[in-house]
Amino acid sequence: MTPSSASIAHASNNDFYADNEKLYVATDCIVFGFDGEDLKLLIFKRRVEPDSGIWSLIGSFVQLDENVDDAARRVLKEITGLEQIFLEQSKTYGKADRDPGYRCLSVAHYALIRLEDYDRELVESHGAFWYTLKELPTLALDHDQMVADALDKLRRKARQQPIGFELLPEKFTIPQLQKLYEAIYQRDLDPRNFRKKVLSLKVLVKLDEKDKSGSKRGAFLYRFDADKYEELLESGYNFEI
Amino acid sequence: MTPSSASIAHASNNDFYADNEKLYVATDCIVFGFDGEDLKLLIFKRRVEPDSGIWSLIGSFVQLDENVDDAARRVLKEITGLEQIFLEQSKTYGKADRDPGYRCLSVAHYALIRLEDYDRELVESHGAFWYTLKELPTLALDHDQMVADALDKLRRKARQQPIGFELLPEKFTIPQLQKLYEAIYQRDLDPRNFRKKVLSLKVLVKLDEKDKSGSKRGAFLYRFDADKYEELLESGYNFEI
DNA sequence: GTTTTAAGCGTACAAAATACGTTTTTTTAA
DNA sequence: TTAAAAAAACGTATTTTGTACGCTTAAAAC
Repeated sequence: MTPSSASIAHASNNDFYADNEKLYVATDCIVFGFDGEDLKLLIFKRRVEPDSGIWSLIGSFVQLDENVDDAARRVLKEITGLEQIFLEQSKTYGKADRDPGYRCLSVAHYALIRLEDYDRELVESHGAFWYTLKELPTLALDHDQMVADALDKLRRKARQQPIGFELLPEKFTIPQLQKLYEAIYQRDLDPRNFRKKVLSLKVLVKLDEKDKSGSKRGAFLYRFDADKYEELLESGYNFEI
Repeated sequence: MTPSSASIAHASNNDFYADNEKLYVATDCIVFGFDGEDLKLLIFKRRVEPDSGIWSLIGSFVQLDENVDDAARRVLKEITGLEQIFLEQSKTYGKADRDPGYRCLSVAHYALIRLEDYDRELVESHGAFWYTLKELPTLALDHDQMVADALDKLRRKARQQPIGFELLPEKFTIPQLQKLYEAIYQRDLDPRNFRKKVLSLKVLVKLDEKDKSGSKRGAFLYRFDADKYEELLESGYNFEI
């Protein structure tokens, strides 16, 4: 074992792993979607032995030459076919006994995707399915905890950044946006106050079209103005919703 | 390589590391202190080759049979002599090239300690020193980024949880507490409004003693009531400061 | 005893969150 | 054809919270 320049980062550099031991690093993804009513999670059921039939999050080992966040993106692309989606590190799970098979640590990430965008065939071919939070079965290992933690992160994030648009189609109505925030926060919101609040952020562009799927009268469609958002963000604007 | 029950957690289980390759896992600690005026950070300067003279955060490799957070606690005890201090995971740094020597990923943690509590001899013997944020030298690897991220976490955390008490002595005055929050938020606060706000949280117990070090008149000492805090927390109280 | 300084208390104003009434548009059914 | 129903869209009142700032008080220093 040759000490490199990197070893200065550590108080003691005599605790390298023995050559016959290994510590694995994986990443697991908590993938959120929204169907207009409920928040959904993408999980998969293993179809071959061992552990056939057990539900778990999608994930993979991190390759030796791969950035950890790239590993998460790779998994997402592999299962959903999607690239360039919202992905953020959630938390690292590092209990020595978290995986009964061998020492493996997992860097969890959460992702937000549009339910109409993903590759249905690809998802099915991996044995993956969308579940609402309420119907979610018990997951393998510490994955239930990962989901709980990611939900908490999502809620905090949604409160301070207009993140909801990542889960909706390009065009959406204000009542649809409200339903999403109600699903995230798990509580009802007043439609009049929600509209007032969200329009006051000045990042929505009203379109000339209406969506009639939700009501008799129909509601105007809006789109999120990313440029306007960046602009306001730089001027120290507060985006609490 | 024997696939264990754990491999169900992953979409593909054919990407184990080759037997001659290794991915190391370390933890680095961002240790905050408060001297009454400024936030301080504990960093250490390597005194032996290679890389003698380079400043970095304190850290260590994670042992194979050790929980990641226990590794962070071990480091803290090793350098400061302290146990049972506030420690929270910050973020994991996993870029493949973050350490030029070998593939090493670091799970950063931040800690809050009372400056009068730590073991001075032990700290010195490890070549560690307290630096104010403004005077902080450039650190090794991605440690500057770790500090910036941890500071951001600390600020957010302090806003929603009465965390400041971890950095102050058991007994403290309200002006002292204000100085701390001014150091954390990097902005001046109005003493009258700060007092009003902090007393409205109902988690401070006024003592019969005064501290005269800060002013001629002296200020009453308070202590944090952890039981009261837990109680109010459970009843859904909001602790924004 | 007068001055100085920060602690401590109080009040006025502004901004944000919340509650809730009213009108409008369109579909469905009488 | 008209009335009822339902949700969208707009508006206003009230409450809560945040911010600005004046005044008094206690104790040391001169």
